[in-house]
Amino acid sequence: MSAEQAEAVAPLLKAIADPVRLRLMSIVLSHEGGEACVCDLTPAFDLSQPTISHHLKVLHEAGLLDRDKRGTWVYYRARAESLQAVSALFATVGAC
Amino acid sequence: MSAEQAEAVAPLLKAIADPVRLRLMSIVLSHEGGEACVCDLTPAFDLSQPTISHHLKVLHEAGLLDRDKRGTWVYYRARAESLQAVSALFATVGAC
DNA sequence: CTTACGCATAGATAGACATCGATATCTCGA
DNA sequence: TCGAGATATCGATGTCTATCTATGCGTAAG
Repeated sequence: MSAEQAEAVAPLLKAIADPVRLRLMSIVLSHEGGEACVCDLTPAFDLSQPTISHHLKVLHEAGLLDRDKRGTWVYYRARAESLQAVSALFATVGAC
Repeated sequence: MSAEQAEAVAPLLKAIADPVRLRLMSIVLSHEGGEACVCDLTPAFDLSQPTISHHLKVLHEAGLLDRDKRGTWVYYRARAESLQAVSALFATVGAC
């Protein structure tokens, strides 16, 4: 793996290398329609709404979640390409 | 994914969510015999030897690398179980 | 025994991060 | 237009992290 590849993938891993963000991704992925609004996510945690919003921003900026504001609510959806980029890493290890 | 699962996997991801540690894992995995000593790893980076030693310690404590001191040299080897635990995450997403 | 080498640890510093409360923004309904 | 609810942003604070230099510790060679 080249240094450039490592620099490119590390931010993706860093974004999900957090229990809260890992569960956020999990909830969004398993949610009906593959998307969830913040109001679906916040109650799942013992954290303040700004904190959840912050974590969602991190995931969004890493390219792992897409945002879609519809009326009052903001919906988040997993971005498949980014997830594949990460999983491709481990595929080469032969673990899959 | 449960909160407990997330808390368990996040440290593994955190350990490899760094360009240097990602490349360290990569070099160890692709090295002859599946293992490499610190003297093989340090020259690949523009970092001091203590810094590399620190990153190796992080990977070791996360359970991703095994240590084996043989004489003057210390050899590191990837621990397959830990890598599988991580890759199993992405397998459920269907990306593999 | 002493020197050189490979690696780890210790201590310091600068930057990044998680979290919170307060507040701003936007949208809908009355 | 006004108020309420949903979400984001801001500013502050405590904690963690990456990196360095200096040093310690074990092992091999002379």
